[in-house]
Amino acid sequence: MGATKHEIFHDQINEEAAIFNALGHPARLAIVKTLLTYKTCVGNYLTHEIPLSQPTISQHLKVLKNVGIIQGTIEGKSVCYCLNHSLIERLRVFVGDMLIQYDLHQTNCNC
Amino acid sequence: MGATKHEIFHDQINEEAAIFNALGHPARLAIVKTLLTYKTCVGNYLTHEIPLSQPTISQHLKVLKNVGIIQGTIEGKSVCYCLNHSLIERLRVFVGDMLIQYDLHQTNCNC
DNA sequence: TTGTCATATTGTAATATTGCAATATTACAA
DNA sequence: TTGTAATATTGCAATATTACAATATGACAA
Repeated sequence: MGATKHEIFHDQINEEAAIFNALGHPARLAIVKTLLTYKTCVGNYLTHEIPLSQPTISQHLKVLKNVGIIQGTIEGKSVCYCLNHSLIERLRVFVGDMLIQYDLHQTNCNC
Repeated sequence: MGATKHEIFHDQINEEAAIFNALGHPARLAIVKTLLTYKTCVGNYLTHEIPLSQPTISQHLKVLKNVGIIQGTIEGKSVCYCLNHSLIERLRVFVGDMLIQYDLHQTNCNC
């Protein structure tokens, strides 16, 4: 006990949950929103934009990278981050399917 | 240190992160998917469908309820759960906005 | 080289999460 | 009433997460 029992769930649901989980921290969501606004962004900008220490920001960037939401390119002394196209596409499809499925039974929900 | 510093973020981003966070566990995502498939669902069904103990399922249902993703209606000895319309709508808007903003700068990303 | 800037890593303390056994609680049926 | 079924709550152990100081690494500039 204590840790999530990933082994009892399908790989797909574990992966989807990991994506939502990565977006489920305000600092990481702030990073994603910054990348949505500015398209690309160097790590140091985030360190000055978000009032958390540099190691903490670095750690959050790692989480986002690990699930594939962002990618980083080394540019001299800096790392330039941007959103990962295929991951965004996957989120689009997942939420899209979810909403279609939801709409299908909106006529007679009795809760 | 140790706990998330919610106070340094806007309420909105904290709330959105809380929603993603609630979806960020395979058991909770499985519950949401079950509700998408069957529209409504009694708690006991989930307890037999997902191989986790009854208290654990109950706790996950509480997390989903707290952020407003699901709602439960008492029906005799059971509780009938369904997805919360306004929350789903909020997720639709958020992801929609996100994707629109993302599409706007897809022509010249150089990462 | 040496210094400095941007980033990553490591170690660690504080806190949160996950999961379950045991135990309520509540509603109904016999 | 008594029993039982469905759910919630409590307490606790195991584990994960968050944040940061200290330190390492790598790139560039003087």
